[in-house]
Amino acid sequence: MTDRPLSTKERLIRTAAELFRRRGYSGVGVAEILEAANAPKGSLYHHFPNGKADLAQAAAVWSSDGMLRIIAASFEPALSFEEGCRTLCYKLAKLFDISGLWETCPIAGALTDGPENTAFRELSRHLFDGWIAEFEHHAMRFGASPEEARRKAEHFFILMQGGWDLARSRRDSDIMRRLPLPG
Amino acid sequence: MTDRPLSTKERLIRTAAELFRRRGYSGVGVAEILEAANAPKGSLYHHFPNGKADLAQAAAVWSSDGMLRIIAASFEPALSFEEGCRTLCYKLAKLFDISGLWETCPIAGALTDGPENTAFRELSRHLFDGWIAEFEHHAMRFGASPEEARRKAEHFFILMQGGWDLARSRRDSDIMRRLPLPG
DNA sequence: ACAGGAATGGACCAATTGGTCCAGTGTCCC
DNA sequence: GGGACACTGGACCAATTGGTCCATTCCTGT
Repeated sequence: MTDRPLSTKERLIRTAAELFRRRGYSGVGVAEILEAANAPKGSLYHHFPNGKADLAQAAAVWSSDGMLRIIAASFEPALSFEEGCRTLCYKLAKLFDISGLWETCPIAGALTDGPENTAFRELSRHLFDGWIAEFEHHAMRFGASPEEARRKAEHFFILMQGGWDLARSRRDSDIMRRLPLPG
Repeated sequence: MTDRPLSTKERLIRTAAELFRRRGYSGVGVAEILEAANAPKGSLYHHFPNGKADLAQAAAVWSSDGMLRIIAASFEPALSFEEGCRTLCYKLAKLFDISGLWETCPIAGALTDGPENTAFRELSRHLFDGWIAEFEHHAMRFGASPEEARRKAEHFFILMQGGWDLARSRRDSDIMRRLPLPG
């Protein structure tokens, strides 16, 4: 693990991502993020000219990248699409446990509430599509036809999102482990 | 349709439910609810001594009751569990269209963001369990064993929640209509 | 008719919201 | 050493936040 001190910008993004994921965009104030990241106000508006909104988007992108890495790490060693799904579910369940059973989808947290904002919605759609494309890629790697792969990818995405919701409501990470995967 | 004028309390609950559903608990201010419901501040704190938090819980309960009615209306005339699920999905898709493609799960909206509040989380769990119990009931009505019914009910609930998320992100109600129901 | 509680309207409040501005401080390259 | 510029610290701001309080009005049962 590289422990070299993170830049202020990096710290802002990470702490913002964590907080938004827990309590949503509108649920977290700029002041709270600043304090948790140990950063002064000036830095925020230096790195993110549009303030909170910019930061939330950066946080969502950062979270999505992390998620893509977890997806890859789950599917690459797998011997079938279903095995990859299962492994990913177990990883997510573990992260959910570590988080204290409160975190949901990081993108939903950072971008879903707040204003009915087109930019936010489009970014969330774009990032979600990135995950689905990754699922799709692995499904095809295991021999699925393009249509089949797309179907399977969207299906798994929906299960994952729904599972996250129910897991948080019940505070039970086993929901993720027992997700009703097809096949 | 009974069009007799609603009481102030009723108006507060309904407009709050609608707003929370769109932008989440923290995303909507008390002032905005008051204005939309055409109610003065004094009334809010008369009917809901704990203010916004009480109102959100009432709104969630009201929304959940509405949802239970839609569930019943979908499953009662159905000839199989799967047909009930399908009908419900179509009804939800239509409501989603009417809402302008922004609304999510009403309970998630009112209770999910905001403080990491035990009362909120427990109520959301309770209400979700009510929906699942209803699904379970209908699954058994069509001959499923108790375990099978529970499995099917939770499975469908997860698909529904996940579907809501993806439908909103894509602004596409067809996601709900094409939900990958088993069987 | 009238007592009394329910409901309303709205003035008022401290705290917090997201945001601006700028004088300083570092740090890098010439 | 000096110019340039990225970055920081924090004072300051108007607007909004959720909430309190109370005098008035409405509505009910007797």
